[in-house]
Amino acid sequence: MTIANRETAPTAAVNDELPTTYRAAEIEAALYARWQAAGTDVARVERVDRAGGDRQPYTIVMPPPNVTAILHVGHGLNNAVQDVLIRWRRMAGDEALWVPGTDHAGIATQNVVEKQLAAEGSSKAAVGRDAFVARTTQFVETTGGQILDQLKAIGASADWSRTAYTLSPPLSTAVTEAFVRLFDEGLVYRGHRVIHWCPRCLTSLSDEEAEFNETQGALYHIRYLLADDPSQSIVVATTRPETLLGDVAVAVNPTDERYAHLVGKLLVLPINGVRIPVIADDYTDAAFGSGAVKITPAHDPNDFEVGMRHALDAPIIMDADARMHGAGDAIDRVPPLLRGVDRFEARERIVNMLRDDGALVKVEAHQHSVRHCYRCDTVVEPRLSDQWFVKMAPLAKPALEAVRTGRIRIMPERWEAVYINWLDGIRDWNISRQLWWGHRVPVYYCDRCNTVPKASRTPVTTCAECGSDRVRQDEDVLDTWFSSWLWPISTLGWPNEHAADLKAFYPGDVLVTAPEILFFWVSRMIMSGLHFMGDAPYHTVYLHGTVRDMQHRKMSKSLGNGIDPMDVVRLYGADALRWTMIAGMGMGVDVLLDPTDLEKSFAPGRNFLTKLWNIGRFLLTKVGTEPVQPLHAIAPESLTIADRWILDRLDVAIAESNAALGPVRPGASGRWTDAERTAGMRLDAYADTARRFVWNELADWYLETVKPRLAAGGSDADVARAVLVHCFDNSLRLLQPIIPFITETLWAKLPGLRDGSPRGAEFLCTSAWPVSSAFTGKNEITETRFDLVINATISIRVLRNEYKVKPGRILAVTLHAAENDRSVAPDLIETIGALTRTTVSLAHSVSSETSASSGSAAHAVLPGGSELSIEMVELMGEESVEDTARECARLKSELENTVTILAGVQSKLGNESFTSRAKPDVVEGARAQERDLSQKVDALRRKVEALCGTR
RNA sequence: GGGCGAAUAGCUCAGCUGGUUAGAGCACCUGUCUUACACACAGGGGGUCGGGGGUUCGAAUCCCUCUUCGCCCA
Repeated sequence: MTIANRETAPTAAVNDELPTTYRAAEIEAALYARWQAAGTDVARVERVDRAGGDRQPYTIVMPPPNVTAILHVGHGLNNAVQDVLIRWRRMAGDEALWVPGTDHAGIATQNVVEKQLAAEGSSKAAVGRDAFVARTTQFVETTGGQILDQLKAIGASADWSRTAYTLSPPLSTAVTEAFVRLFDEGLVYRGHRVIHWCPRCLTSLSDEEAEFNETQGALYHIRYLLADDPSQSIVVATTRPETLLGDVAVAVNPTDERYAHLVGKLLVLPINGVRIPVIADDYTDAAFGSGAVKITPAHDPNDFEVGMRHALDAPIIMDADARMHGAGDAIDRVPPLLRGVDRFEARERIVNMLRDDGALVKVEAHQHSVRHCYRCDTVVEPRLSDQWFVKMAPLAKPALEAVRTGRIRIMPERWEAVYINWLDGIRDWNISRQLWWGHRVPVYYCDRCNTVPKASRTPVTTCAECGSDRVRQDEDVLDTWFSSWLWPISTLGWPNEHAADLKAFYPGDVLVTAPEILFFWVSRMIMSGLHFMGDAPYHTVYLHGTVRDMQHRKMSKSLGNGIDPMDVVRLYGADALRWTMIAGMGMGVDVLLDPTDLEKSFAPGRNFLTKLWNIGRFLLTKVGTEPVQPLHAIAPESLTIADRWILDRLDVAIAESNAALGPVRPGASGRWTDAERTAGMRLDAYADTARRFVWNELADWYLETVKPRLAAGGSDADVARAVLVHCFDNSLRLLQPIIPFITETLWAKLPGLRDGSPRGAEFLCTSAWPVSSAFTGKNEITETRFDLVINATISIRVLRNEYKVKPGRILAVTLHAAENDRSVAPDLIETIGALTRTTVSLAHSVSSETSASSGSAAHAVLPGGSELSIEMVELMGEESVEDTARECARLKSELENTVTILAGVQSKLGNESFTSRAKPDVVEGARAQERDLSQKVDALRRKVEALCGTR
């Protein structure tokens, strides 16, 4: 009710224009459209120094979301970080390019369309390849790319004129080019081996796409009898008993004496009766389990290696959809009643059969990691097949060097170790997928002469060897990541090495992403950049945390614990979303948000925006719209102590923000130094500094001190207006990268400059980043004594609170200025009075000399040595014995505290080792502290004696 | 099983190469609609910096060890 009163209160006309709380929804979309119309986010080649311009390029490529994805908070965090960096550099004078786009998400998109077809009672097989691809293309064109509009809604200042898509013609050209080059270089090859197979998606997966999940399974111990002597046997242990149908051997360690006499003998497989040899191989760990391992080459990568070494067969005993073989070469190995049975059903049946036969020795509960498809979460089946691979070792070597030598830094630093560890043991990359949606492998086969398959940049219709037209293209498509790994170069025009964008903006600067795709994507981009362009695509990899709920669970659709960023935008605005995430994230630390309480989760952002908004309202109502003096036109001597203080704080805030954001790029050597490697990119620290200045310094102190000056009018009011506008202008500049909408809106309302000079560009977002030491009077200021105002004000407020003085009551306070404060005190007492609802008078002596004669009073000793006193009658209305006792106790406890601290400092200083070994400035600091504290102790002691009497 | 990391206020986190009385946001308590802001203001409570040992004049910070969590890889 009181709130309603406030909002309807007809205070000033300007309040109708500016409501008391910031209403983001009324501003954001229209403002974004104005930015777009003005092209504020479009990067221009001709301004880049590499193309003859005068700006350094600053390039970030956006991790492309799936074209069918919708925005979640993870995207929000990821893109907010990138946007802060891009907006910062754009203001700082770089030609900033943020390349947006989407990827075609082979498996995910194909799955969606397959489901559609299924719902229609059709299937991809029924419609055929061309129609299926056409339909998927249409699906993507009509419903895809929604996420890009959502990114606009959260303020992403990407260069949409350069929006890229992995399956577009230019980027497809890049994919073909990369494949053909690597093929010709022998770095792409056809391999026959056990890969990860998703029986639901019906495609192979790379190692990275087959994710480990801790799963509760069982370890089955099975007895295999010796063929010529059933009294002897070997027990093997397996988690996948159904694969025994494909066993071709049992391996034991060559040094294992338990089994030495059995090597070379034949065993009989239970169920299908196939005879398999006992072989000796180092792969077997004699200490693990029974020391004997069943070998199933077609269904286990390690077993495949063993099989190769011993020239064993590799029978595949399952169909592509993971049913036990109902057809094919190894059909004889699968008993008729198991044919066509799903693998998990088959497992149960086989275990029962083994139990009935007495072959099942025991079953143990066994927790182990099982690979699952990262797209559909189906348990992956290792399966022998022909696939295209990229030979990684030659590509990994320079990528490893790039990080080791400091060409690239990875933040947080600990991920460098993970990166190096992975690249050191890298395995070849399976890039073929048995899908239809994607870049088709550009390899052609001649069915007539069966010549060696050739990779080609253009479609091949006749065989180069025999001239036949019986040429067909490989059926498979390429892994989506095979197009993503080219993203930093393909989006800029590669393989056209003369492309203007490529020349101007490559290599880029920073890659911002989550650690999950360090291997999937980040490291591979580094490899492709180095291989195809001869240089790394960026100098900094910034890995941020994950957004989680209050139970630290990852937000996901299936758990229903997600937050829709669009809800947050509707409720509190894009800026509140951005501020909350940026201010709330440590380097590489997860961001925790409560999906059940958006108001609480986004309170930091919403509260700060409202605060900022109200500072703006104050400015408009109190400063008005009349132009102000530019700061450089103000004579330094007309600046008050408060003016000097706030201008100094502004400089500190700018310097700290720059330090938090850190070195933009490595120096001339192109390598990060050890010190630089971990410096900067502290977006939360930058947000914290900016907020502290705006809220705790500008609003809490300066704004309060300036109110009477503005009300008084005259030339001093003019100075105050100029300083205030200058500080707020710079605050908005400082904050723009994080909260672009509200800052742009407020900036547009700032009064102009009296000399008619422009404030900057048309928009804040293309204006200049603040510069430290911007005010001309700075050098003439040796010391600001604004601290006296702060300390005195706080002390008086504490006393008012402790004595429960009514807020409205005006008290008389006496300030006993110490030597240092004596010259400035007369100028400050009015301010102190205004801030504390007191009338402050100056005394010429320290209080203890007068207090005894003028009755009891409450006292405070300020850090600078000055003292305050308030008569008890003032505080209480009338003096009483209780009040005196109370003040006495208060002072005694403060004295006690101070004495303890002083004793600590003194004992430190009394320590010979400290004074001789510690750094001189540290010792000097301790001495100064001792002086201040003893001064305070003396003052407090005098007061206690005067008030409490000596004992 | 291998590698890496974390443990600081009720919660989420800062605290850089060791040197103040260990900070912030949110939450909490008290008071206040002081005409920019109750999404605010003023004041306040709350931490033996996971346990133990060591190095040092001095350790939240460096080393060892234990405990508990987390991540990556097999």
